[in-house]
Amino acid sequence: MNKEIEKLLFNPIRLKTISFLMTVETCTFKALLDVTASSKGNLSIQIKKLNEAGLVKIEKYFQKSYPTTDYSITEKGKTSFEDFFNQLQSLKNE
Amino acid sequence: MNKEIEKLLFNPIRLKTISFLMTVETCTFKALLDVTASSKGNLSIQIKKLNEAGLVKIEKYFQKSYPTTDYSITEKGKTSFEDFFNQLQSLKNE
DNA sequence: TAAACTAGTTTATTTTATAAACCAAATTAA
DNA sequence: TTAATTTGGTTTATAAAATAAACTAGTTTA
Repeated sequence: MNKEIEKLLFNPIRLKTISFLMTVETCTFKALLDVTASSKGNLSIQIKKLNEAGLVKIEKYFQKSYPTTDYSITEKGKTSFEDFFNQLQSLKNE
Repeated sequence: MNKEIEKLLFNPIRLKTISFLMTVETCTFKALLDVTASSKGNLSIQIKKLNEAGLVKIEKYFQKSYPTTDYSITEKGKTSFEDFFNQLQSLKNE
């Protein structure tokens, strides 16, 4: 895992987001708001960073003329999360 | 564990510092520099924050007229580290 | 006695996190 | 039917944090 991604996941909101996305197919913005206990603005930015790094997929579409967004984790997101946790684990058992 | 301490440990340099201090009685600034791969200025500030939060003890004394500093973890530091890890663990297994 | 090393601290700057304000469409309520 | 509320966000302004660079001070080595 590269340093950029480690740094990215070393943030509660982003880690909780990725962690939650590991457990679901897709989810709504609202679900992530609940999970992270973040403000909307902050969450929006943190999701965008995860998306720009290729860890999270954002799909916008219209559900009977109403705009909806689905958030999901990418393959890169999955392996990054696993790697991050393994690295943390090594800090625990020295 | 309170939110302040969780936030404090959600930083690579500080977590690595605490993690390393769990494994030794005391250590030098140099040792922490190596462990964290940080710059001196940054490390100095991060240690100070850990100290102000009561997780790390800083002892300055003279070793034959030469000023020396010993860094060590406090009881609060130990439990905070354990608690932090347990909380992280719960993110992994949902 | 000048250069280099150890052991840091202080300061200035960049980056990041956060909250607040804003926007637009849809729904509900009067 | 129009005003208030809710959903689902984004943008922007500000506060906090991270970082590097510069500085300090004493020691050892050449």
